[in-house]
Amino acid sequence: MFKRVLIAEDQQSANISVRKMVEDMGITGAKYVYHCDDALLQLKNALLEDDPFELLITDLLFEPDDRPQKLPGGEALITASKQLQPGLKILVFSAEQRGAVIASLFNTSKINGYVRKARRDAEELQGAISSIYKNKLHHPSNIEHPILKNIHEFSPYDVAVIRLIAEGKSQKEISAYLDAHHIRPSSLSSLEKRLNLIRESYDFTNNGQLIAFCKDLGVI
Amino acid sequence: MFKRVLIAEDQQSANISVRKMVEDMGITGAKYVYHCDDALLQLKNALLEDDPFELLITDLLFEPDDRPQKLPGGEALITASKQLQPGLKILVFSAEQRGAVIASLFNTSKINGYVRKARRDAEELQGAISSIYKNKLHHPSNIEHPILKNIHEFSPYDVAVIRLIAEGKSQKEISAYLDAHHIRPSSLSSLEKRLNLIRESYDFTNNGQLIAFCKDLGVI
DNA sequence: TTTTGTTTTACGGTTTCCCGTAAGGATTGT
DNA sequence: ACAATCCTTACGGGAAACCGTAAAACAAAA
Repeated sequence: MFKRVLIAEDQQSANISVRKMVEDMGITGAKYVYHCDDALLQLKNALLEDDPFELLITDLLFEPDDRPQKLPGGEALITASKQLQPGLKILVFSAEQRGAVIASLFNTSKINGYVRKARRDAEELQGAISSIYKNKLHHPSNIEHPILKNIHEFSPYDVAVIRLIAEGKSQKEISAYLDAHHIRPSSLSSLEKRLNLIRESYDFTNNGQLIAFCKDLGVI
Repeated sequence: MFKRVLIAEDQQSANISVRKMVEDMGITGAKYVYHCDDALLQLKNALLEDDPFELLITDLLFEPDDRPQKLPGGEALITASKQLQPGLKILVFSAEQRGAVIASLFNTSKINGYVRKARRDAEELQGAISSIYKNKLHHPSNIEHPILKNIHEFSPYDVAVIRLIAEGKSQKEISAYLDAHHIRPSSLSSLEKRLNLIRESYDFTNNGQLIAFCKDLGVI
């Protein structure tokens, strides 16, 4: 089992629980911090002392307090940690439940496991730690994988367009924006066609519905 | 100090922390449950055995699982508990941070304390229990007023309309829907006027922006 | 280079949405 | 009852979004 585990969690009560779960698994070399910057510092120090951490358990959302932080949240911490110590295993423990966000953690940030703060989270956390120790990924049990079972994948282009709509831009304005930023295609016609394609694949009738859907999924 | 405390919290890790905090205060007669209905049952049984609970610590949001519940959430549990046992002290432990919601808990539901799940929540929870034991109210330290210091309050009518837009209904369809459900005003013109008013007060240019805003705020 | 196929753009017609004006109804105060 | 005011509705012009079709631009292969 892991010997060196680092816990980054700003919420004190959650921090305590995670600690307890880890201890109950017989892991004694666990450290815990309440700030992202402290977490990265601990990782660095452990590397320097040639006794690196094997697993990082971290939250995603860290609330700002009187101590200004360089790392704004869990995702930044994960990126920085991976850069510092590529072999580090990462387990995310968060209340986030939007499929797109979680999927991106696995695909882009290359995390090893995700446990959502929910009913059986304590048990699941221990299971996840065991799985990751065996080099397996731990996907959240309850979460649907909406982005995977959907027909349409949102490209960066789509996301940009949808975001602009959600900001109140008209399609004509969006067309001009795309043109100005040399994003192709930029014509109003292409824009309409693209939106129509997205709407069609989801049976949406207006873009209000599209915005609501993307907000729920965490696409924007 | 309290002798009989009941903990209602569906999130296992949070439930464990609260239990630990309570135990650390020397309270041995604490029980814990994961469902609202179980909480009410425990309160009833304790009353029948003439050994009633003195304090209820409860979450607000309970996620549905395979056990169907009569009480949909913490607020319903609080109401039912107060009706069953008016003298029961109630401490809410939740992630909710909207000032209006918390204020309503104190004013309407007559709770004795509120601790928000945040950085120093474990310490604060113990402090709150002490305060309540001394018949004092415990208000949350961070009175966070969210973005909702705006001019416009969303009426149930507004919410219904916005929800229908987010479902992809056209304004004509919404007008027909309102008419069919005897919600007044129902005319297309009134609908347009109402939406225009909302948009104006927030400087929105289209209803996609409105949907995004409401999704962020949790209005829909 | 020519051919072939795909992507992007241009444009016209239709629907929906936006926004003003004015007329009808209801409510309140005198 | 009357007037004043507010709320609701009806209607019409204009803007934006929607949805075809066809032309133009581009890319890849022969």
